[in-house]
Amino acid sequence: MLDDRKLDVLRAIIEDYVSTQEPVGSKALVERHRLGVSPATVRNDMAVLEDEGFIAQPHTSAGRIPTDKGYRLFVDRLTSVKPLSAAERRAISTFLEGAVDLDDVVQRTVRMLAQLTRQVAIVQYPSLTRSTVRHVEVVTLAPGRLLLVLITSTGRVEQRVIEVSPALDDAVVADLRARLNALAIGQRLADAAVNVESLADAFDPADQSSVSTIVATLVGAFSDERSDERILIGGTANLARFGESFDTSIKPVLEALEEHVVLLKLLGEATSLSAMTVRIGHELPFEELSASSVVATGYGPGEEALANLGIVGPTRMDYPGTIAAVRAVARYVSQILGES
Amino acid sequence: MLDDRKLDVLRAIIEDYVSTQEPVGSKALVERHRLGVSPATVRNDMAVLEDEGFIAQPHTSAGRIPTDKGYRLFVDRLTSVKPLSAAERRAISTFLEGAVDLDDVVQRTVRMLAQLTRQVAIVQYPSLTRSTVRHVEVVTLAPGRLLLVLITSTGRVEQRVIEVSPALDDAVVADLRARLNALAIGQRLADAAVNVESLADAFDPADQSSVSTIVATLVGAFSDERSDERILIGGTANLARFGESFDTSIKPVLEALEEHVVLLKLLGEATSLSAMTVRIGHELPFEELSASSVVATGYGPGEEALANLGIVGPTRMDYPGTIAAVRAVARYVSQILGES
DNA sequence: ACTGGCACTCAGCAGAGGGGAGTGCCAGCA
DNA sequence: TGCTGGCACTCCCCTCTGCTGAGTGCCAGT
Repeated sequence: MLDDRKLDVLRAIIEDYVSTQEPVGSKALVERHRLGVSPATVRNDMAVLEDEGFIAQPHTSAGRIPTDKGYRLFVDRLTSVKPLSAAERRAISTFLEGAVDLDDVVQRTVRMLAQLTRQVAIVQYPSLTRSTVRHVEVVTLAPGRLLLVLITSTGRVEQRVIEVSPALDDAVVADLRARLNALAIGQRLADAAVNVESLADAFDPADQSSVSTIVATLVGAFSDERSDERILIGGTANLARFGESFDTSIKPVLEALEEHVVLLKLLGEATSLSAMTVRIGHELPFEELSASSVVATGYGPGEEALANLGIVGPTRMDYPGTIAAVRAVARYVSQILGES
Repeated sequence: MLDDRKLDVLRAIIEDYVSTQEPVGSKALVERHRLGVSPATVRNDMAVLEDEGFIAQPHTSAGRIPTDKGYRLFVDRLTSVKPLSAAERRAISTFLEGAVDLDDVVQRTVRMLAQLTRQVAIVQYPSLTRSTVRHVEVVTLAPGRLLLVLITSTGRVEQRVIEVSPALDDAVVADLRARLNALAIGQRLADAAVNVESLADAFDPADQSSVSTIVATLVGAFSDERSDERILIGGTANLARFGESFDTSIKPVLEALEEHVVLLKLLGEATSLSAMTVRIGHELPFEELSASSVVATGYGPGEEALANLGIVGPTRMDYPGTIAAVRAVARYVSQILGES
């Protein structure tokens, strides 16, 4: 039913439409792509493709544009990811390596992604809940005033300042610190929270209330959901190239970008590291974004994805190039995170 | 030259134009505002206002729209800041008080500001260089691997993980920590950097190279300019209400929002706490933003402004309301920062 | 199975015309 | 002197019209 040439025609239509943003007609097609057949033949193929729902006509006497279904076929079967140039790879790697801390890594990543894809980039901070404890620190700032610092395997640092009364002796604090670290280091945050929970029992009754305040705060930091939602966005200016119609294509995206909850849903569940999520138009869980697509993937230093990153763009985008860029950036970030 | 009635006319024109976005004519003016005179009289006044450059005609037979100069006069002389409603004040205060750390304060602030003004909100993180040192912590994570934590008076926390060789003894680290805090606490960061610089000399020669690595890193953190540039943006979706023309009004703003350097310049130098900066259209240092205005002010817990916050919107905006909102938010944030 | 030819459709553009909002000016009136 | 009503004029904007040209579907021919 769909022979090779029809697929070629579909590919050609998508490529032309992506670059020109205009409906493409049979004549223009044969001129720009060496299909080896006449416009009339292409027209017949187009009629079939339209019947099957891969392309559509905006109005009777216009060229064709791809439908979501057409893009889907294109992404799944017609396209092989085109590798980045050596210069691009080098640029990514040197730029990301300059980062000094986790914040900086994420910031640079989002910047890089936006620049490479020329789309709106979204990077989720490495999930707290899925990473492990590297170190816990308890420090007395002033009598009764303590600083808790939690460092995770991804380099993320959470800190809390708390007041306890009665104040704790330095020796008690040192003891607490040692016990906390013994119980928590190397554990996943959720597990660490459980391990640590009843720690106060081991202390002198006089200190127990203070200690349990500290432990409770720490458990709170271990299981802080707020931080799982942290997200960074970049390249909003690329919306300018989104297309003509402001209300139907740009406004909904701007609104989605404001709602981090929506964005998290767009990025999707952290998938395995190698998997690439491409969701096109109506495949997205938001009706208003039916003119947009999302390309996302997981990243993380280990075997498993800790968080997601990706881009949002118009359905009419350069999928092969975008997919390649997103994948490359994800790989480099994962690598950087592994090193630190 | 400009009697009271002419000023009334100007005010009426601005109010109508801000709410309708359309050039306002003499007849509509007398209908909507009880000026007590006839359209013909208003026309005469308008002619004068136009001669003086406060209003302009888009084309011969259209109503008038305010010029930048007109808005300027309006802001300087014709308007008294209208206070927020009690409900609004309460909303701000309770929402901001829920914040758990500095990041959270800034995030909530930007959100609040965007919501109240319905414009794009910009909040600069409290300047590192202008705040003082609250605490410095040095912790051994593993032999030769140290964590430095710097806490500032604004609650900001900077941390660095560094490797030194040879590894330092716990006693040496404790000594170093004590000396660092003695020299740095309460100092402005820049001063602290100077105080601390030659600290390595006091240590055993064998440890000096490691100690000076640590000190150097800390001095780096003290004078990290990168962090002075940190900025948070919110309410981009409000751009949707900016106006008709995408290219001339929205695109330049989106581009400016990408460039944090530009934003810092827009917010301007931190002014005294009470001063309000309003820059209208061409008064802004960027030609492309001639259709936008910025309303900004400083904020900070003490007497002096530590950083700025504000909004960007179309020149055609509700200045009294916006100014009131920006001022109120700045006050509340300052207060919250003072408490923590 | 492909091609050239042909009639048909229809978005988009340009030009014409009318309506209407708004102006400037002038003469008259308090 | 300052305000007002009236009037002629300007010119944007909307609508209508007709045209053009790209693109299509179909058919007969190879």
